[in-house]
Amino acid sequence: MSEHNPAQWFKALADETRCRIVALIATEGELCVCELMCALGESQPKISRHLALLRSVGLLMDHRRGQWVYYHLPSDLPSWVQVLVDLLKEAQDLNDEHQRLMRMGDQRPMRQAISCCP
Amino acid sequence: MSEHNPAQWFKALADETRCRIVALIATEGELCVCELMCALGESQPKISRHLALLRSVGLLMDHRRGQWVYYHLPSDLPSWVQVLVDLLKEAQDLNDEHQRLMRMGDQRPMRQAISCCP
DNA sequence: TTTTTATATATGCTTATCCATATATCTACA
DNA sequence: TGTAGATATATGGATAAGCATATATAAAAA
Repeated sequence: MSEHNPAQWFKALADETRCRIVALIATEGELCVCELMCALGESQPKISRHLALLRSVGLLMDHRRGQWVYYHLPSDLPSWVQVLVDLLKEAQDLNDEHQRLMRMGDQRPMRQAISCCP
Repeated sequence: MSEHNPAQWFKALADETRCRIVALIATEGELCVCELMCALGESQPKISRHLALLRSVGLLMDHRRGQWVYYHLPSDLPSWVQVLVDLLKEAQDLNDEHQRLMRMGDQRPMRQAISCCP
């Protein structure tokens, strides 16, 4: 977890599924597990395992909202890791993933209506 | 070898030894195997094997000069991979490696005197 | 309210595969 | 020949995936 040299970060991204997850979350802001399952077309345990790994190295954070657990990028990543993620976001092809996300339509869990005015 | 998505490149760099090799070559321009062995303090087969992997994915090129084989970065890397290498060059700590390189002194194979003026 | 059921996600366990390293050997060049 | 480097083989350790199951929340039923 600590002692993070470049190789450790590369290792975390040295997997097609994890690249797709991180790039997709980087573009979408946050996604829950079922959205990721659908967007990537992968099994629930598979997604969950990769999420756990990304969380364990500090590349993702999670928070529960109702029955759903949402994942997002930490805002305080080391700057060069942030650049790395931006680079990945550009280079990773996410056409299929975005299409499947859109096709989910109203199957996507509602975002909490945030009351910004008291 | 072909079909290079981001994960493939990350995989090539998902190893401490390979990160050190690529970062060092990126800063030095080119290095031969014995210089790398000395700078990294690793065995010859170990260095050679990692070089072969990096060569096989297209992250390094080699050319022989006399009895020595020199490795360098291709000039035509995909632009985002070039950025990736630059990023690694910044993030990878190479203090020890550079010190050991300097301590090699005259044990380093001579660079061919390049006659630039006919 | 308590109990049941469904849904969302995480994780223990197993298997198969990959990967890094070491030793030994082989090839190329001077 | 000696030196530089590559590669074959064996081995231990990591890693990915699947299946089954556990946990947590929510909804429905009693």
